[in-house]
Amino acid sequence: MTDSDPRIEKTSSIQRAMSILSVVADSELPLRPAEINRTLQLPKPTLHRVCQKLEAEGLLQRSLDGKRLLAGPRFIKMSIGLISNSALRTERSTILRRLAERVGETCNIAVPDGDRMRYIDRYETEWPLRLQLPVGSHVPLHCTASGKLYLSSLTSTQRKRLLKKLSLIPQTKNTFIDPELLAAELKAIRSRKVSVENEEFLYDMLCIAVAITGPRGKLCATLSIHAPKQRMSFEEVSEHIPDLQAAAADFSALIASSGGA
Amino acid sequence: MTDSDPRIEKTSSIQRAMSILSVVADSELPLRPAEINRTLQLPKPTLHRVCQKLEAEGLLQRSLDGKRLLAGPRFIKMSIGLISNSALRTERSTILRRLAERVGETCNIAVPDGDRMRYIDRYETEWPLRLQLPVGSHVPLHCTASGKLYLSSLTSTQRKRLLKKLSLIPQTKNTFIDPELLAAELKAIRSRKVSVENEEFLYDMLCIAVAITGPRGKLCATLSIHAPKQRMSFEEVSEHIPDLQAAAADFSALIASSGGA
DNA sequence: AAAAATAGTGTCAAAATATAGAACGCTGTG
DNA sequence: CACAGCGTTCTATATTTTGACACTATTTTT
Repeated sequence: MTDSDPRIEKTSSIQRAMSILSVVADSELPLRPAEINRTLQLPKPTLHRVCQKLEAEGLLQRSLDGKRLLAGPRFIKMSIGLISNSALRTERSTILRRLAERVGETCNIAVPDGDRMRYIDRYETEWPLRLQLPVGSHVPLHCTASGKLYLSSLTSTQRKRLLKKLSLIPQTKNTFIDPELLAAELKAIRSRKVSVENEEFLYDMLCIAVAITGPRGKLCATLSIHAPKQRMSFEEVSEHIPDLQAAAADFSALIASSGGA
Repeated sequence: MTDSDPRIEKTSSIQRAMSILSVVADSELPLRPAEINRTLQLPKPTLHRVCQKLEAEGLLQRSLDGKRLLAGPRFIKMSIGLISNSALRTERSTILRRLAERVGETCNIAVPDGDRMRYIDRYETEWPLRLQLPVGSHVPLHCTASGKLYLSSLTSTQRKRLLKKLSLIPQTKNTFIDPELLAAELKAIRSRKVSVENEEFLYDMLCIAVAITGPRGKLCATLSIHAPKQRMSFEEVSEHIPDLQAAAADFSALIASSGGA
């Protein structure tokens, strides 16, 4: 949050709008206009005027009590689009490809998107038997390595509330459908920092996932290896955990260097 | 007085800046300014000026050849921050969506805004016949389930003062235009905790609403189901009251735990 | 390689919008 | 119940934004 721009403090409406959006994006909680202004120190009427404009544009929206502001649908849409397509993309693909080649199986990057995970990038192996999940598709949280990893990264309040809303639909015999067992699994994932999926989403499919972290060490994406059970045993997949973690660290560094710090 | 928002897209510099950012975020490849303008159709000097500003702000950056534009560090940073903090933001839409899916009809959240109610969020069903009330639009207090619920939640002094200002314009044959009948209706709503609207605002439209409460149990928003009479009878809608109340309780918990959502 | 088409830059005066001071009313809090 | 902080409204000022026009540079076509 070192926004010490020694540049000319030229007053531009775009600049003001952007600084407000930045503050909102950086906050974990919805903010009152006055709270936003704590760091910006704009004149009160100015602040409110700009916020109203942003709200009218769908970039911000009001919280339920009508008093706080949070990111609006358009802002969220832009962000997801950006993460999927951004300049990080080429470097990301390189890291991803190297990992996939070393491991010999399909590797994926996914981001949380509402109450599901969304695949934003993938490198596929040449094996004839592959996963049929195109980039852009969504998978549930409760029965995938990535989704469980995301759930395990939340605060306990957030997790409880989100879990309450999820329907734990059984996809296979191994799917966690008992909330308590799932909670225990998430706890284990949290302490182990590695998420494992053992035919919980699709039969014959194994998956392990680790976190790609952004500012403050928060999970902002997941990196995972998928493999059919016929080709790789559980132990064989597990041998690649260090590779996976190394690649995830590379991604985290990439994010930090391109603006995520 | 259905604030039908007849205003056309006003030219605002913020809006222009945002549409440029949207185009860049949606593109997989860096774009030339002229390519951005293909969809936006702005005057040339304007386009370049805004792009320069965005570049100076770190929201866009030039590609290596200096000719194309791509997302800048600050834009990326904002997006990553947003994804990392997305947990709360998505809970609200998740709860709303699940309710709407279970009920099978459009569900809305509205907040009191002066002498009207204002829709701040909605999840629409896929039915061809829908309510044409966009998010952000206003509806009167005296002839809508949400509005009556709000009125019923006020102290008698507040209510009297507000009612005096309202003109009880008849929208349909069922609209309460007699102050005494309305007062009785409000009393009934207060004791029942559920507000019902039976073609009082629009013909063929049914609606039920319950309260989302903030600190000290005060109403701070309403949650409602809207349905055309042709699709759902009064009894069928009423069957969903428990679902509605459960979801409203979730929202209230969300407010309590997160400072607003 | 030359010509034609398209893209980008600079200037400028008019228009419109943003600006921020002061004062006011509301709300929630102690 | 009074106080402090927040949000709102009003207004005069001036600053930024705007886009036509003309010109240069670059890319594409022939």
